[in-house]
Amino acid sequence: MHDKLKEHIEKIVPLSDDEFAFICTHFTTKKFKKHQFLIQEGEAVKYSYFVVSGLLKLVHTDGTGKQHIVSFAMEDWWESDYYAYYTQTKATMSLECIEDTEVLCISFEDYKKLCDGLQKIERFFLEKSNFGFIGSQRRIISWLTSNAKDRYEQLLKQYPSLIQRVPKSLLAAYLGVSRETLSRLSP
Amino acid sequence: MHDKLKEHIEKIVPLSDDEFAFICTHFTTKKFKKHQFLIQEGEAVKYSYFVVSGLLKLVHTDGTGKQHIVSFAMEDWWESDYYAYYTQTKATMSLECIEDTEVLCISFEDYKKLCDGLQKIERFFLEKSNFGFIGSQRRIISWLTSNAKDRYEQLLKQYPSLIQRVPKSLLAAYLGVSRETLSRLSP
DNA sequence: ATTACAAAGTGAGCTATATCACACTAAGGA
DNA sequence: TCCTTAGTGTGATATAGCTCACTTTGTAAT
Repeated sequence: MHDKLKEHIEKIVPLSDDEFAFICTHFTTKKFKKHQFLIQEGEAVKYSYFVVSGLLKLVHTDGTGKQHIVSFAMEDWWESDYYAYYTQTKATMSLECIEDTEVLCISFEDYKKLCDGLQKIERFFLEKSNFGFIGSQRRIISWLTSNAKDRYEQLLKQYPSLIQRVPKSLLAAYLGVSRETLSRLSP
Repeated sequence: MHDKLKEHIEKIVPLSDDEFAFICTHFTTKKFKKHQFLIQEGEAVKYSYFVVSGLLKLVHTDGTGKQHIVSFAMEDWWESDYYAYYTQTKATMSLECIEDTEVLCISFEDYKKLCDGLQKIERFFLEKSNFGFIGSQRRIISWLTSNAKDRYEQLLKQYPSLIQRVPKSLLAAYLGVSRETLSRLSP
């Protein structure tokens, strides 16, 4: 199970066996069933999660109770309510399983210890964060420049597997469109 | 001029005089007039910029020639076309002065050398990147949950100084609303 | 088989926002 | 001083997308 993590990190920084063993001591393994919550709005955010298998949705619920999908997280993705995680405050988003999911968990304490203990991993996290930021910026540009149909097509092109795995109503909640409108876009 | 940078970094990591001197060797100073370009779409992105004074806009131009503001950058902000910078490819956005602006410039080469030579600064960049990511995610949530008027009010609340400094047509291009619609929202 | 529920499609009417056209004001340059 | 231009406001009309209500389909459980 940790093998996936090793492979994932080594795409960015090479690791000796000792280094990887050290990294592993900071993570714990958990399994969740579809519909279970890893993070609930209003509660403390203990962990950042590395998805080994399965699929998650990061959800923000607005004043009227409507759910908006801030992000999906599939295999090899890192996910959490990062504001709450880094500042150790209460979650403003929930993280919920769309499929049965296996994750590796790292607490904020362990994250800091890990960065202090192994510079390479800090480099790794920096690179992840940089490209995470770029990804979000891309999504903003997609919003600024495109209508619902084009954004839908961009999403399908970027993550073709997603449409097999999640109902369209969730894609709509990610795209910021009503499910009815999305349903009318397809042709 | 570098003092601003020192103050800025020390909000996150403390620095000895030697360390700061080392950091400074990686930056160069530049001044630009209103309307000048720091980055032009289609050209190479040499630098990441730290804004000492002034105001910039990061702009993406769509297929129809319409300009969309991906981000503003004011004092103490870092800005660049980061995808092009990190991957050393051509810019897909331009960076242009809204006011006369002084910046500190760091090339990608120097950025890497600096991170290799001083672990502290890598920690600093990691923290900046993390919160940059969180900021973008916030903007996405704002899009998903709010209409034009609410997004405008959120923007004014978050950056009250902005409305004094930039024409409303630019705020509209940032919010993803037509300037006419923005003009009708105010009361 | 039968029921129950989640997902998807569709029609009708409504609303927020876009677009186009024009008018007004303020500021800077000739 | 006059002229030009950037910024802003506003009316009229068009449209993308929303909402509500209903139907259809697929799928899992009894």
